[in-house]
Amino acid sequence: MNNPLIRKLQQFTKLSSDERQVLEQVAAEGVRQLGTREDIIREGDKPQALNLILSGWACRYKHLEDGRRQIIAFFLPGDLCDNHVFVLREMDHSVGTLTPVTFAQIPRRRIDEITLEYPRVTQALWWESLVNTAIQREWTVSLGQRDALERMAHLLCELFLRLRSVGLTQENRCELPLTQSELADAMGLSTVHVNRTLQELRAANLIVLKGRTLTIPDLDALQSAGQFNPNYLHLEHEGRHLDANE
Amino acid sequence: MNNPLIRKLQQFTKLSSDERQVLEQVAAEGVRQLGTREDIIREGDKPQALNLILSGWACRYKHLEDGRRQIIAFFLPGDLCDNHVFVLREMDHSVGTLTPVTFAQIPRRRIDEITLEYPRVTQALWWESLVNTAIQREWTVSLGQRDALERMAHLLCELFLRLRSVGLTQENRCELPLTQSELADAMGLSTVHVNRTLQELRAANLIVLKGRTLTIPDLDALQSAGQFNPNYLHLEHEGRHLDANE
DNA sequence: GTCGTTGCATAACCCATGTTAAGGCGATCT
DNA sequence: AGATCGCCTTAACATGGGTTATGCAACGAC
Repeated sequence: MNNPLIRKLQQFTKLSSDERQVLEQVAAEGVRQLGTREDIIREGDKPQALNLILSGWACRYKHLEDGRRQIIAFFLPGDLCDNHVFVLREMDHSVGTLTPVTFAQIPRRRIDEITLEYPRVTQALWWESLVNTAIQREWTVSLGQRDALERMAHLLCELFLRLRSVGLTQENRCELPLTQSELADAMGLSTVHVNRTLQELRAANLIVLKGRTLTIPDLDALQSAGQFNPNYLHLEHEGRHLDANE
Repeated sequence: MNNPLIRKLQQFTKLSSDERQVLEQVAAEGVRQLGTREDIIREGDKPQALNLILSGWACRYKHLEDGRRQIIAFFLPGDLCDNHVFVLREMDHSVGTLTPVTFAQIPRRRIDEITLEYPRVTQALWWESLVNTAIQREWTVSLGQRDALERMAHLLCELFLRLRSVGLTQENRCELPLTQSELADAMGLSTVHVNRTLQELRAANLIVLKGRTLTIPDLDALQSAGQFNPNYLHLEHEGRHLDANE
């Protein structure tokens, strides 16, 4: 079973094979691919479909008039970009890729069908979308109150746990295909300061970051450096976590 | 008609008298009152009901271990605190009052009934909750990219337009019952710097702030000082705005 | 190969914002 | 009337993080 959405939703509730099948099907239709740094959808567009990330990393972002950019959220495999956005007339932000990305465009009609026929799936999709808004709230806390080191540590913990919940970690390692300048845009810091901060985390042995691989030698230590409390991720089934290769 | 929720939802869609009536009814049951600086719901609680603010101001907030506090969102009359939170096991943040507040506790069962019987109301509640998450995203942009002056100007524009959409403005004036320290907790600034920033806005004739009354002599000017673009509020019916006394 | 490009690292300097501290003023209590 | 309290204001000083600039390594194009 390789569908990261199913894997993630099962953190919240058990799904029957019927339910899993409808999700598999949905993820197999309307599959698209994009390269690095392309837009999936742009500010001003009228959203007609729901996008499900199947592989690769993307982000929600917004530009200010003078060129400053804020990355508002990261999308990992299994993430849905904006459940039910079609209620709104037009996009108030853009979604772009950070790596090559495979995603499924799920038409509105399919969502409506699922809502009618599969209440438990509907509930699980609700959960996924509420968790995403909880993540957004936590970013508000980070940007408002945490200093650069805490902010960075916090983000890395979040990304690691989110990847783990879709089986994309190996022991204490995961991919981190972000440039320092993308990290900067997400954390409201300059690239120079992101660099300083990463050095500091390395010097404290809180992370090992080489190329695109992040290793977290002591997750508890990193969590406390970032004042990280995982409760906002609402991963209700704690316990054992499966690595990618299990 | 004094129900601010109905007033707000009608920005999005017309409601029939049946639909308005069910909302009136919902807002009349389970009404509670609290004074200033009391909690409506606390981090760790299991939410059993949806809270609808009828009058007064409240906020979502979170404390860090060392006492720092971030205000994550402001709630104004007509706002619902977390649509469908009951999908989640427990609250990951608290909601507290900033002024005396009247609110209605809407039990989960009532929501389910409405969802079944009134699709247009359901749609409108969807809209309200999507707008709230759009506001949260915009706060991420403010905290990440805007400097103190822009941030402040932006927030004041947002609050003014949100109040106007529920009829709580008079011409270019509205109430602003926040202390500078509450503003500071919301904007990720120190109280001293909030004070400096307000002085600067006053000196530029962008705002008049006396007591709890905010006057905005030139909304366009304030908007451009804050790089404020109202699109994220998704107020689809532009045009004429009714003041409180009309 | 070598030329551009992209990302990482580091240094010197600077400024927006934080910190600490003190005083003022209006509301409320006694 | 005096005392207390919450909130606003201002000043002096400190600092986290921004800016600008430069070098260097990896990589792809041709």
